[in-house]
Amino acid sequence: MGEKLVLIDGHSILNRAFYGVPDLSNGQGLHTGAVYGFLNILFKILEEEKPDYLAVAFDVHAPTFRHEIYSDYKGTRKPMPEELRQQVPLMKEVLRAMHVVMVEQAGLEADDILGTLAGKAQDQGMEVSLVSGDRDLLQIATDHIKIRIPKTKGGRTEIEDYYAADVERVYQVTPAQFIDLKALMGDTADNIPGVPKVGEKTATALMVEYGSLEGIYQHLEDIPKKSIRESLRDHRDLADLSKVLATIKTDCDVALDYEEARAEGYFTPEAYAVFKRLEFKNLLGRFQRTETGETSGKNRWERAESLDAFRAFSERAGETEEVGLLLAQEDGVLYGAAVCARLEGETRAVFLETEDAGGLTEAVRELAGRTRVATFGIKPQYAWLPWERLPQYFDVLIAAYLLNPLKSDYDLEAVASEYLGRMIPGRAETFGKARLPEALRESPQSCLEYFCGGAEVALLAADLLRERLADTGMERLMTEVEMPLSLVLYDMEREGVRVRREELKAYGDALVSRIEELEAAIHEQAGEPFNINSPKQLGEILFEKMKLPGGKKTKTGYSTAADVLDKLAENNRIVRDILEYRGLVKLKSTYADGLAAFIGEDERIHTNFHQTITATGRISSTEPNLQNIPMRMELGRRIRKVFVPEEGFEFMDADYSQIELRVLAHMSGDEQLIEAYRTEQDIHRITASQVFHTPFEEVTDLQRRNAKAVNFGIVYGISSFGLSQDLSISRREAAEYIEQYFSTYPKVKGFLDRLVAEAKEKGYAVTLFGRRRPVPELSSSNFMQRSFGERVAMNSPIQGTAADIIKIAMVRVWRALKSRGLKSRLILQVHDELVIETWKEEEEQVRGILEEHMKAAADLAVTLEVDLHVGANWYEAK
DNA sequence: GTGTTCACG
DNA sequence: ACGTACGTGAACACG
Repeated sequence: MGEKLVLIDGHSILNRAFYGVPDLSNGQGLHTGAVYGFLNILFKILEEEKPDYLAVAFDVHAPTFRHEIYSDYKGTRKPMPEELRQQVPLMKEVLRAMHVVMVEQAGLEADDILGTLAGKAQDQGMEVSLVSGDRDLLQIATDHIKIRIPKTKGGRTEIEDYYAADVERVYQVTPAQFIDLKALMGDTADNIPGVPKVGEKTATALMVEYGSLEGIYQHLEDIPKKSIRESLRDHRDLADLSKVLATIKTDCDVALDYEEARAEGYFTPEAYAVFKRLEFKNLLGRFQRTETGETSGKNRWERAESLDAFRAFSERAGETEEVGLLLAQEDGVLYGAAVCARLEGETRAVFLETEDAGGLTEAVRELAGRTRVATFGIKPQYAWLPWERLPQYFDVLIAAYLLNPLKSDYDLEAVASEYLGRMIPGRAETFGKARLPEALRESPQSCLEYFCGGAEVALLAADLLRERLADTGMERLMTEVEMPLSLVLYDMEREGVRVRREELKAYGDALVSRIEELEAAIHEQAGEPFNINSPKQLGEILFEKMKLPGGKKTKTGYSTAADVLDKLAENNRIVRDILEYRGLVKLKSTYADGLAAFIGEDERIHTNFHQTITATGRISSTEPNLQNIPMRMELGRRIRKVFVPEEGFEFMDADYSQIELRVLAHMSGDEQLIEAYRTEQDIHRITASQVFHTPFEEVTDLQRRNAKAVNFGIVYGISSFGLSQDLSISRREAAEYIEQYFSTYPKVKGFLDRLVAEAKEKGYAVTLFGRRRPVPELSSSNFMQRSFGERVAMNSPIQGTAADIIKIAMVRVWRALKSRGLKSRLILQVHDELVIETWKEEEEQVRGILEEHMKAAADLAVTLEVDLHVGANWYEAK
């Protein structure tokens, strides 16, 4: 076989990389993600192909819209994002430093350069691999020119390879015919107009039938479909022009200096310096390995060949101050563990993969018993960790979340990048969609690097994060609230909640007949069958066919949301039916069927509680979400009857009474509001009485409802628009209510103003316990964005403080249950509510624990009141 | 994947 | 003039 040449379509691959990898940036805020992604693809290709020569082609002007001079057609490609634009010169700098040959020539498209170089190389007997994200290149595939298209699927880079035969197999046309195909169907991104009405399907059929554009026009009259035939006839000029545009040139005046293009010697000192500046720290390892052939970098990560070897390392590690630990676990099964420690002036890590989970658990427990442990995502790892060592644990995931809850879903690589400036292969990159056992089998080396790297990142980031937490006043929040809470949540998930499968099934079945009845009635009234679940179709039926007043609301069409339909319900039976139908379908699909899918063999549902998701500090729940089980409507509420305690137990449900308003009373220091809570009467009625200057006993239902809405509005970050929307009143009236509210509780107004002002000044909102939420919207020049920022600045401290309080209560309640050795267990949290599956004989003790710890979780100017109920199911306990 | 709708606090 | 109440997650339709 001849020599091998790799050609790379520079802009195309950089573009792919930009959209394929997370937006990384170095310490100076320089965006580097696309460059990093490009290099990863490059190295992957080099390792796979081991070519003799390499060159990268660029268009001269970046970004060049291909065929821009014809852009009066339909070319509507989005402009290049600034973050990507900045990386083009950076990319070239990196390649120059690596002594990679770049080919660019004024007046030539990168495609044409690539086509020409590939053709010439083939003529000289070489094998060519052409790497591009652009399928246009497929037209130059031959038996010796392979087109390689990298795809990032699930974070993993996979490369599709096309020789000429592959093009035929996939597209049913030869590479040469591919040009005609493209000319027919056009390509918006490339400003190739194509023939109107001809899309991929039609174009392929035509090409298969007639073989070429020429052939199609020779047999124009044979084409059966009239519209296609006429469009082809009318747009011959477009077709011909498109063909010219779609054709990649292979005869340009450009040549490659093969001596310069030799695929070797990339790891130059200059490149080292650039990589360092860009903080591509894990790529630096390649330099040492490749250039010096020495053991370094990753060789500090080793596979432990036996449990004994792992033990031996752990023993030494256990003598240091802190270790990084990352358990390789999935779905409650332990497959291995990585330990990282500072030894002899460097960080070293070992990874053990084993089937002896018991032995490994013992070794891990031993290690955890001896020193502090930093890890990432500790919650699922508690299954193998000694709980009593909790104070020695530090979860960098939780710390990173506290430091910036907006980037909620942190992963290991994001933490590595942000806090250590280190690029590591991510979870998705390492495992793809594979389950852990498969990944361990199929790419053992990547797994070793992932887990050792993870343990190392945890260890190294922990110090930095601790420091940041101390600087930001969140140390206690971390050690006294969030870390203990992670164990509580683990335990709650493990316990789960019992659900009666048959009853749930019966509930769902009972809905079906009514749903079918309504469906038939709705179709009957509409005069035609349609998909009631499709807002699009429903909107057309209601507002076009039936001409109901409503008008547009959403960006995609008519709004059919409940508040819109409510207004029409009175006069239209179909609307009433639709609303009822919607409600029932929701109950059936989300709750009846949805929950059933999560009932385990133990008859229980084990939800996932997430601690690092919300912007305000609340917990969230998924798979399934047990924090939004119906409550407000009776029919839905009945679902709660299927949530039951185990035999001998009962449910005890404790919820805070208006915790957010009490937090507001405390934080604002408003005497009127505080006094209102001292009387322990209906707060909305008191508010109505004071705001509307009406004796308490004479407050009307309407007044109370309005006052309640205002109270909610205050907590949400009041706006006259929002309130008017909620109460269906004019904005003017809403503004009056607000004004009256503020004159009744003057300090509340001052407090909210202060929250906004402080958030503007500091850039973040803060709770009573020091939890922060950045509010970047406050500095927006956009009115909408800024207003949103102001509401967030008002709401976050209130919602967040309430979240802090219940978290504190959870930790204390859980500890009390455990320390007293009770069988009763905390199983659910719904923002202001805790559910304890209570051993009946422990009822009074549990009641005492809940009342004591929930009320005492925070010392506010008003008391924290708790409503407590006991029942044989969740319905009864609420 | 995005948008709409709706369940909860 | 702008045009939304705060915080979530799941199901479904549709491109």
